[in-house]
Formats: sequence, C-alpha cells, structure tokens
Amino acid sequence: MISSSAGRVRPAAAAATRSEETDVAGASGAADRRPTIRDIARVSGVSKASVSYALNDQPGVSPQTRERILAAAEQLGWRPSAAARSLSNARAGAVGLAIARDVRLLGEEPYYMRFIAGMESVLAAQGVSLLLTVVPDVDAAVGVLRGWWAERRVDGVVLTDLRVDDPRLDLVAELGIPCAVRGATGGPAERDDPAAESVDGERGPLADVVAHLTAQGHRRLARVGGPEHFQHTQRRNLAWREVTRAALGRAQPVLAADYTGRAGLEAVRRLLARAHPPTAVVFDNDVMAATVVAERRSLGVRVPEDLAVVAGEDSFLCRLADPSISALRRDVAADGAASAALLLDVLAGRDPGSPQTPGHEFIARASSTATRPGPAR
Amino acid sequence: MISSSAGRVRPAAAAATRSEETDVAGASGAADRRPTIRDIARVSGVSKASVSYALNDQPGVSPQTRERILAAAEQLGWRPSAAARSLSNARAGAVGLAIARDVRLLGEEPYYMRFIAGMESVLAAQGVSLLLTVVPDVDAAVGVLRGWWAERRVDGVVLTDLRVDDPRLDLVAELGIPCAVRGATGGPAERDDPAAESVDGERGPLADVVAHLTAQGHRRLARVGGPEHFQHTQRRNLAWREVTRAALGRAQPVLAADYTGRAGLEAVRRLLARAHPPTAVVFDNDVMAATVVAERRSLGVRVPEDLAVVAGEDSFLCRLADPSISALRRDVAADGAASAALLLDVLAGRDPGSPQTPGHEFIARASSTATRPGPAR
DNA sequence: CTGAAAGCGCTTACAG
DNA sequence: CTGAAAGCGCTTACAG
Repeated sequence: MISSSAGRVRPAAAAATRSEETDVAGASGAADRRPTIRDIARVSGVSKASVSYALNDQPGVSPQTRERILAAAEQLGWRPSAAARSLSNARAGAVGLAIARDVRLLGEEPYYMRFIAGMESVLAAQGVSLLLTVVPDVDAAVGVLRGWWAERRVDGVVLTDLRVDDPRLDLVAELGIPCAVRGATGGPAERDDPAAESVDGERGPLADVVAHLTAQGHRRLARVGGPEHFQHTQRRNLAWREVTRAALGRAQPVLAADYTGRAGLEAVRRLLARAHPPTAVVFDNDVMAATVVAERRSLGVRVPEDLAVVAGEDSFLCRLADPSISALRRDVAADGAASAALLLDVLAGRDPGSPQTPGHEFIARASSTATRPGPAR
Repeated sequence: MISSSAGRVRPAAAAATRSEETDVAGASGAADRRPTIRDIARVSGVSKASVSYALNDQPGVSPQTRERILAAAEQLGWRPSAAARSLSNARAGAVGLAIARDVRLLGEEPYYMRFIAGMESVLAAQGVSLLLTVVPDVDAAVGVLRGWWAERRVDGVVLTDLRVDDPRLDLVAELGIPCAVRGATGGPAERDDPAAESVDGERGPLADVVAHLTAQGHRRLARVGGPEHFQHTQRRNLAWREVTRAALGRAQPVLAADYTGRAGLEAVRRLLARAHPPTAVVFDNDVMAATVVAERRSLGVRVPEDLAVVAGEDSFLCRLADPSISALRRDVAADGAASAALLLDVLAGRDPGSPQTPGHEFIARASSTATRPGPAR
C-alpha cells in the first residue's frame, strides 16, 4: 500500500514573533536592542576601550573598575557580537566539518552523529561554534571549505575520511587553513605516508579480533574493508596483513567494498566461491556484517557454524542481529572530541597536548562464538 | 576480551600549514591576503560603494561598470567577509539547529542525520550556514539558543521535538527569534493547540497502518508511542484513537515509551499481560520495533503469527530484522528541507510558500503479513 | 549614474 | 591605570 499525505508546515512562533519585533522596534526601543559595549561604558562611566579590556581580561583597568564593568555587563545581559569580534579579531569563533558521504549511507551509519556529538562536547565548552555541511563527494567538500575560508566563517576545519590523494589536503595546504585530520573510523592520517607509523593504531584492534578467531579454531580468515581510496582502509589493510601473517604464518586476504550491505554480500559471495573459502570474515563496518548475517540463508551458510562474522564497528545493528554480531567497539565520540581538541590546540598555537587515546574493545557475541568450542576445523 | 590501544592524533596538514602561513605573511604579502571590496575598487577604478552596489545587484551603477566590477571580483577570487557583512547587515547568514537528545539515542536513530542533510540541501543553495549543537536536554538547548541569538550568530532557528510546555517556545517569543518548528518525525507544531488541525497530518499515515492490519484480520491493536511530553506524541496519540475508533468501533490503547529498545520491550510485556492482549502493535520508531522482534522468543511470541509488529519509522533496522518489519516510511530529508525553506521564507519576509508536503508510504513486510491470509482471529 | 562619509560593534596600539 | 582614535570589511543613506 502506498499513499502520501499533505503535511502542512507553519511558522507558529515565528509569525507571532515578527509582529512583536516590529512593535517593539517602533515603540519601547531599548527593551529589545541588544546591549553593546557602548552601553556598558555609559552605565559604568568609562570608555569603550576600558570596557573591552575588562571584558577580555586584559591589563589596563584597575580591579575596582573591572568589577564595576563586569557587573554592568552582567546586569545588561551583554554578549559580544560574534560579527564585530570576528571583524576586529580576524577570528571566526567557529570551526567547520564538511561531511562528504552519500546521504543514504549517512542515514544508516550512526558513526557521524556520534562523532559530531563528541566534537560538540569540547567545542561548546570553549564557546566555539560548529559549522556543518553534508555534501555528496570530496570535490563538493572542497568547494564548501573554500567558501567558508574565503568568507572567514571558520578558523579551521576537521577533515574525516581522508582519501589517498585528497584534494582537501591540497586546499588546506594551499590556503593555509588550520585543520585536524581524522580517519573516518580510527587512527590518524598522515599527509605523505599513510603506511607508516599511523598503522600502529590499527594493529591492536585487529590483533584482538584475530586472536579471538584463532582461539576459536579459525585458520582461514578474510577481511572485507572499505574502498581503497580511503587512507584508513589502506592502513587497516596493511595492519590486517601484518597481524594475520604473524598469527597464521601468511597474510590473509582482503576484499574492498563500499560499506553498503549490497557490497558486503557481493564480497562474501566471492570469498565463498574460492577453492579454500574463509571460515571467518571481518567486516569494516556494522552495516555490511549485519546484512551478511541477515542474508546467511540465501548465502547458504550458517553463522557461526560455517562462517563466523565480525563487525569492525559496533552499533545497535550488531546487538539486534540474530545471531548477534561480535564487534570492535570504538569510542567514536571520544574520537570526535579528540579531533576538536586538536584543532583548538592548533588554533591557539598550543602544542597539541598528549593526545587523547580513544580506546577499543572487542565484544565477542554469538556470530563468532562456536557453540562447541575447540579447534574443529 | 577487552583491551585498548593508544591511537595517536596529529595535525598533519595543520603543522605544515602554520609555518607556511607565517612565511607568506612576512614575505609575499598580497598572495595570501584575502581580497576585499577595496581591492576590487582599486582594480576597477571605482569607489567601494559602487563595488558594493554592483556586487549586491543594487541600482546605482551602469551596466558597463557593473560588468567591470564583477569581472574584477571574479578575477580576484573575492568572497564577502561574513563578519563584515553581518556587522553592517545585522544579518548572520546562518541558522541554528540545537538538537536536544540523549547522545546514545542519537547514535541509534538515523533520523537526525537525515533531517540535517535535508536542511543542508536548501541552506547550501542559498549560501546560508548551519550552526549545529547537540545538547542533552531542552534547558541546555535554551542556553545555546540564547547565546547564539545574543551573539548574533544566527538569524533564526529550527526547533524540533517540541515539548508540550516548551521553554524554547517561550524564549523564541520573548526575544523575537524567527523560527521554524517541526515535530521530530512528522507534522507541524502549533503553539497553543497541539490537538487541533495539526493532527490532520498524522491521520493519513496511521490510517494506512490500521487499514493494513485490519485487512490482515486484526481486531485488537495497540500503539507504543513516545513520551507524552512531546507534542508530536500527543498529536499521534489523538490521531491513533480517532483512526482506530473509526475502523474498529472503539479507540485502541496507547502506551508511552521513550524510544529505547528497553522501553519498547517493557511496554509490550505490559500489553501481553492484559486480559485481551493486542494481536498487533504499532511502535513509534524503528528501534523499539526492532528490539521487540529481536526479543520475540524471550517475550514468548511468534512474529507475526502471535503478534504483528509495525514500525512508525523505516530504516535499515527494519529491513535487516528477521522477520523484516513493516514500516511507515517518511521522507525525513524532505522534512528537513521543508523546515529550512520555511525558516528562510520567514527570514526573507516572504509568505511561506505552498508548504512542501513530505509524503509517507507504508511498507508491508513479513512482521505483519500473515503467512495464511484471511480473518483468522 | 557616482563618490565621500558614517556606521555596524568590537579590538588594539598609542598617547596621556 | 585611562581615554581618544583608527581600523576590521562591509552597507547605505546622502549629496553631487
């Protein structure tokens, strides 16, 4: 059954608001005008400059005067005009996040909302605003970033999901935009050397997964990663090969998929068609893993008996799946908070403090836990 | 197994960036300085005022001069300083969205990310920025809105998830903040009359659901809605009672839950314990429905044989569940787009155009489709 | 059609 | 410690 209704939208409060505003502007006057430092100066009997010094905790005013000024500001309910401050400051008091991701995928992955909430937690504390935009691809993101910067809307940006030759990195370098870089689901990204030490952060989580699977008796593993143009995919692929080689004597295979359920299914089909198919597959996100578990029958496998499944990201999907899906849980909000803190450090010219270290945790669930344990294969 | 790794975060590009910036500022000079209308005026040999007129499509410049000025602006890569424009304009060029919702729930519900993407699609087209914040409760949201407004960071705001006595509405009225109001998952909200005509938009979708269920032979239905302090919950509860009364002769029961899986389960347990338990339950969101389906065995019911399940919101969860879950699909992105468009209309003093009408569609899936059709109960 | 001038609300050297 | 002044980059009456 399909039908559609004509929902109506109306500016309830806004309408009331408008007329009030008009009234007030004409009549009462000062009541609605937002106070400026000039008002504070008048009330406290000093110059605008002194007010500014007092408000910004600069030297140049006596303690008593400062007190008086702050009290007046408080009493008037003064707040600095962001525009005026920006204009003289050359600082926007805002940072930007341009998410380049297909809207449909965005709706399915809880990742970004959590990342944003994490960023917000540290930005809000510093009175810095977050400008957000959602664009379909990296080129569009470049356009948005360029616009934000040209219009002085942001002091810096956070970059996620870095590509291998990412045009955003070129833009940022070209224009000198302060930025903090973060892979979509994990470790840090380096400009020229995605393969170097930054791989370190990926080894631990994958080693935990591999240790769990080998303990369950698995000897043939596979990974279904993200698209290879992502730097974090490359780092993880590398870490995966190293970790599996160390554990099993030879590097286990990796297939690329685009994080959608469809792509995950397709990858698994190819893996199962091999001469020596894997007995366990580690997916880079929850959506692919959950789709494979949901489609296990049409794939002709039992989970976990024929195929163990692990998700590289934990979410509701993993808990609700039947069987429930083992997953690597990462503290995405902490990730977002760390990125924001990093950017603020850069902006303040501070040495990026000892980095926050979002941890990970492997959650073993039914999808990879043999009913009868022991090396059965 | 639990472990955690010390992921490192570093400002790769930012570091490079900083030094470059310093270099350039000292040496090359103009190369990195962002051009202003003064530069344009100099290049094209006119006054700043003329430049401004030309750039803003105001009368006061001859066609030829305008051409020349626009060309110069284009060639210099000029973009207006948001701060300067705001300061003289008294317009921020930005609107705000303060999401008041528990971060954990936010991570589970795809709703907001889609809503935001929809808003963005119309804001970006108008060159309006979106300020976003995520706060735990309505009071915190009031604080953020107050700050944004006092600092002139936004020209208006979009409000979602309106409460019955919502302090944000008071704030908006008090300060005269232009705003557009939108229920979290549906129809418009009215200031004083949540029960009136705005209920209209809720009837259609629920009527489709009820028609489907009665066609499947169900005679005892129940709804598990959101918390009653939400206006949209109240509207839907009302619509539900009306629609079920019309279809079945008497209004069917409603229970309140807080959108979490746990609350959904609890509500179902209470329903099943009744003397005449319902044979079909309609949940207000996907998370509750999916949790109930996942826990059907511990609840002691078969789905759909003993209990049909319908979700009031469609998502990945519904498709992946086993059995898959019938759902009401709403065009959330269109909702967001409509809210943004409405706000822009209000800001421009335009009559809010014929409202965009986000439709709905009922998707019948296994969770409510009897294997053997016909009135069996 | 065009230009000189004031102003938006701050900050910041620069003299007292 | 304090104040008068210039400036950030725009817009907008106001005279020519």
